[in-house]
Amino acid sequence: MAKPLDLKSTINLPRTDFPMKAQLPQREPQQLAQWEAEKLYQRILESRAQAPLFVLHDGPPYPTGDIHLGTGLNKIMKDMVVKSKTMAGFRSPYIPGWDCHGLPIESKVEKQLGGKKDSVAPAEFRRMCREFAVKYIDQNRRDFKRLGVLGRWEKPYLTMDPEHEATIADAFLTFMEKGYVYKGLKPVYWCISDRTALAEAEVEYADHTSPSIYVRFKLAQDGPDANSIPAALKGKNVYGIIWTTTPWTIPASMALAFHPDFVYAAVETDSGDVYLVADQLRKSVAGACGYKESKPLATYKGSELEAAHLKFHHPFLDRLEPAVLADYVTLEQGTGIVHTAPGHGADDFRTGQKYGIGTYAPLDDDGRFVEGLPEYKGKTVFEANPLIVKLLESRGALIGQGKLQHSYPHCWRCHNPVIFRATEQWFINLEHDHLRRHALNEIRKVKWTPEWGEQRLSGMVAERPDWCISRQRFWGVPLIVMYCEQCGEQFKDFQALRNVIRWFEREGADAWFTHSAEELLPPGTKCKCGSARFRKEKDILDVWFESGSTSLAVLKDGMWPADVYLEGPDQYRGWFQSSLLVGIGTRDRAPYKQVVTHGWTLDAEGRPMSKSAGNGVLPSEICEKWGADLLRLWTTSQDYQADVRFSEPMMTQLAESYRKIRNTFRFALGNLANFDPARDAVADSELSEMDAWMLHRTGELVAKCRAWYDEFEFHRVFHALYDFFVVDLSAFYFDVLKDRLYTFAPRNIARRSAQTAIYRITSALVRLAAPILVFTSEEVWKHLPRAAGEPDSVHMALFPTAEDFTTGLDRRKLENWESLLAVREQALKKLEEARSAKVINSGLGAKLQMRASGKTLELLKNYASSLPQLLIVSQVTVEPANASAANGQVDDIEVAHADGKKCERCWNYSIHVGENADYPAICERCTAAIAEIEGSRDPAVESANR
RNA sequence: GGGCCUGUAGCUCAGGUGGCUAGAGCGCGCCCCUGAUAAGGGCGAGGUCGACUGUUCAAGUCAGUCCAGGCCCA
Repeated sequence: MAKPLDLKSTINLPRTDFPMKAQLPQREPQQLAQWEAEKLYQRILESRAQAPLFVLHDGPPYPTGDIHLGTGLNKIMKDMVVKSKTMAGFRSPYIPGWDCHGLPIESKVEKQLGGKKDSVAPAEFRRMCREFAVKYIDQNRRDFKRLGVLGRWEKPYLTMDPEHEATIADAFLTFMEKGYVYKGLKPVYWCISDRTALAEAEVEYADHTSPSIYVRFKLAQDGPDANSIPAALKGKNVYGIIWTTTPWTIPASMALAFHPDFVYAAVETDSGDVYLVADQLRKSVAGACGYKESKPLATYKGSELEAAHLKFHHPFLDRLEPAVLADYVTLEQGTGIVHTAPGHGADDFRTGQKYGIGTYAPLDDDGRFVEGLPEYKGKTVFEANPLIVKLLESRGALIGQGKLQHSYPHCWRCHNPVIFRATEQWFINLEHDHLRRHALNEIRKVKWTPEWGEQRLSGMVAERPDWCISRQRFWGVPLIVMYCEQCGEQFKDFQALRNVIRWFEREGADAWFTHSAEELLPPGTKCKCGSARFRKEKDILDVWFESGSTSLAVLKDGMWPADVYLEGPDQYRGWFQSSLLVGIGTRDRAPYKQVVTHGWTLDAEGRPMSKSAGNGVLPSEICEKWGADLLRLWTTSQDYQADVRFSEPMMTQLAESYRKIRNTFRFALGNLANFDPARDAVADSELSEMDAWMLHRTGELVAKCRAWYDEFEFHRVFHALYDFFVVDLSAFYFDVLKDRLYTFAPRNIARRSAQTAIYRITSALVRLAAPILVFTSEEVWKHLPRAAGEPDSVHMALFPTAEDFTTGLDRRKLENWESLLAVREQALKKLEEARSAKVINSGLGAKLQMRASGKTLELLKNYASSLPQLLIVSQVTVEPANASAANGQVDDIEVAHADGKKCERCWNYSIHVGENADYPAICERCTAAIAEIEGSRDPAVESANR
C-alpha cells in the first residue's frame, strides 16, 4: 500500500527574505542613514589603521544649486577608487572638498544687492558670499552622499576655511619669495562707466554700430632696415592698408600684423600710390575705398614682409610700426592686415609680447585719453572715435569709411559697450627658475590614464603664457603684497609678511579687509626707508591658484603627494595644471603620482549635457527614479576614457541588467537557507568535480577583476561580472544545480557540495561588486551566512583572492569540464530542434543518444553518469561512432523521447518509476532521497536544520 | 582655425606586436518551462569594423586624407 506523502514538502526549494523587488529609491536612503549611524566611514579607516596608505585627493567642485551628471559621475568614480582600494587592503581616506571663492557666487551676491556692491563694506560683502557658499555646499553634500559616496562629509575641506585660506596665502608668499611673481600689464575687459574690470563671464554680446574705417600706413623708406625693402616697393609711396571698427585704438597702434601664409599684393592705384593688401581682398578693399587699381606690381607672402623688416609710419604720431606675423589674421573681412594695439586687445597683446613691443594704453579708468594729440586728449574713447576719424582724414590717412553693425561686448550690469584695456596685473613667470621646464619634467614622471594625458598636458604647459594670478575682486584670498606709504616701494620682508598668515589662521582672509596693514604686520615693522606705514594690495588671487593649493592644505601626515587625481578632461587646462605649478613652486614636485581623466557627459545624440541646452539630467532625479546603484551601474557600464552617454533607453537596459544580477543573488541566497558554512561546508577534496571547476572559474574571474580594479578599468569589471552572472551562473551553473539542490536530501554531501560552491562564489561576487553596487551588495551581504570574523558591512571586507578558489582539482579535469561545456552547447541546439519538431517540450522529456569517437568518446564515457544533470535531460546514451568529428565535437546527437515515466517528485523520466510499492509515483533516485531524509529524521537534527 | 581625443551589430563592451567565415551580453524575433515565478531556460536574425586612398601575400588592426562628434584654446 502506498504511503501518503506530500512530495512537495520533501523538495528543498529556495527560501529567502531577500526581496526580489529592489525599490532602490526607497531603500537606499535607509541604508545611508544606517551607515551614518554606525559611522561606517570612520570604522573602515580605524580597521585599516596599520594598512598602507592610498590617497585620492578630491578635486573641489564649485558649489552650485544642483550637481550636474558629470559631477555625479566624477564623485562615483572617486568612490569606486576609494572603495576598491580599501577592499584591496589599503587605508584610503576620502576627504571631499569645495572650491568656495570666485566670481559665480560673487555675482549672485551682487545681484542680491541690486548691483550696488559698493553699498556694503568688503568684509560684509564677503560674509554674504560665505553664506551663499555654505548654503550650496549643504545642498551639494546631500546630493553627493545620496550617491552612496563614503567619506569625511562631516568635515570636508573648504577653500574658504581660515586654515585653508592661510595655506593659500602662504603658498603665494612662497612664490613671491622665490622670485616667481612679477607685476605686468595685461588687457582685460573694462567698463568705463562702472570703472571696473570685467571677467569673461561678465560681458554679454549685443548688436552695436561701430564706425568702420580703412586707414593707410605709409611704408618708411629710410632707416637701418631700408636695404631689405623689396625692390618693387623701393622709392615708391607704399602704404599698408588696415581696417578697424575701433578708431580710438589707433593712437595705441604699435604694429601691423600679417598672416604668415597669406599672399599680399602691392597694387598701384589711380593716384599713383602703391597699396599693400591681401591679394584675395584686393577688389573688395578697392571697392570699399573707391580707388581704381592697376595690375599688381608684385606679391609677397606675409612671412616675407616680416622678414624684410618693413616699418610703417603711424598716421599722426611719431612712431614706426613694424610688420609682424599673427595667425589670427583672417580674410573674412578687412584687408588682411591688422593694426595691432597690444594695450587694447587680447590677440594684440600676445603678439606684442612675442615681438617685445610695448603695451601702450593711454587711458584712465573712465576711458579718457590721458595723453596724445589735442584733438582727442581728455575725451573718452567713444567720444574720440569721430574725432580720430576726422584727424585721420586731415592727415590723408583715411581712405574709406562706413558703419558696421556687429556683435560687440557689453557690460552685464550697465549694458554699455566695454573696451579692452591694459591694466596692471600680477603674474607667475613660467621661465623663472625654469618653472616651465621643471613642470614638463614632472609631467613625465606621472602615470597618466589614459596615456595621452601626458602629451596633452605637456603641450599646454609648453605653450601657455605666464600665469596671471590677480583679480580685481573681493571674494577670494588677497595677494599678500604691501607697499610703503612713504617711498612707495613694495615691502619685501617675507618673515614679517608671514605674520599675515597667522592672522588668516585665526580669522581667515577676512583679516585682510578688517585690519590695517600695521596691525597685520608684527609690531614695529619698518620699511627700509624707515617708514612704518604701509598700504595693502587690493587684488585677490585667481581661484585656480587656490584650487592648485588644495593638496598643501588637505594632505597632511605623510599623505602628500597624492596617489591619484581623478577629474574630467577640462582639468588639463584647470586643476591638473594649477596643482602641478603650485606643487613645483612650493615643494619642487607634482602633487600627484597618477592622474586619471574621464570623458564628458553627453546625451543620446552625443551632445554635451547642460542645463541651458535643456538636455541635462540631474543625478538627484536619477536617484529618485532609478536609484543610486543604477546610476553607479551606468557609470561603470561605459568606458570612461572616452565620453560617456546618458539616455533613458540605456537606463532601462541597465535596470534589466540590475534585475538579473539581483535575482541571481537572490537565487543563491535562497539556496543557502539553513546553510551554515562553519557546519555544512564541504572540504575541497569532497567537492563534486563540477563544483570545484566552477570555483576555479570564479577564481579566474577574481584575478581578472582585481587586476582591473587596480588599473581603474571599472567597465571591464562590470562586463565580466555581469557576463558571469548571466552566462555562467544563471543560464548554466544554477540551472544545472537545481536538480541537485531541490531533490537531494538536504544534508546529502552532493547537495552540500553545491551549497558550498554557491556560498563561496556568492561571497566573492558580492565583494567584487561592492564598489559598484554599494547598496545592493550591502543588502546581499547582510543576507549571506557570514563566517566568524567577517565584518558586518561588505565595505569593510577585503576582496577575495584567486587563491581562495584553488581546490586541488587537477588541470586535466578542469579541461574535461571545458570540453563538456562545448558538448552541452551542441546538445542544446539539438534539443531545440527536437522542441520545434514537437518530439519533446521540456528538456527532461528527452533522451539523448550520442555518438562519438576518440578522446571525445572517452570523455563522455568517463562522465556518463553526470551527463543527464549537466544537460538537464532524463537519459543520455553514449555509443562509438565510425567517423571522427573535429575537435571535441560529438559526431552525432539524436534526441528521442525519454524512456519510462515522469517521476512526480523530480520530474525526471525513469523506467524505474513505480518499482517502489511505498511510493509508486517516484523514481529510484527519489526513493533513495526520501529514505535518506527519513533516516535523518531525528528531532535534534531537525531543529538544527530549521 | 590650432592642440589632444573618440567613431566595431539598435545599446553597452571585447578584439597584445596586421593572419581562420569579426566576438559577448542586453534588446529584438520565435519557442520551452511554470519547483528562482511581476522569475527561469533555449534557439535565431542583426555588423560594407565612420568614409576614401595607400602599404602588404594578408588590415577592424599600419600610413595618409576626409567626414562626424567631444574637451581645451583661438
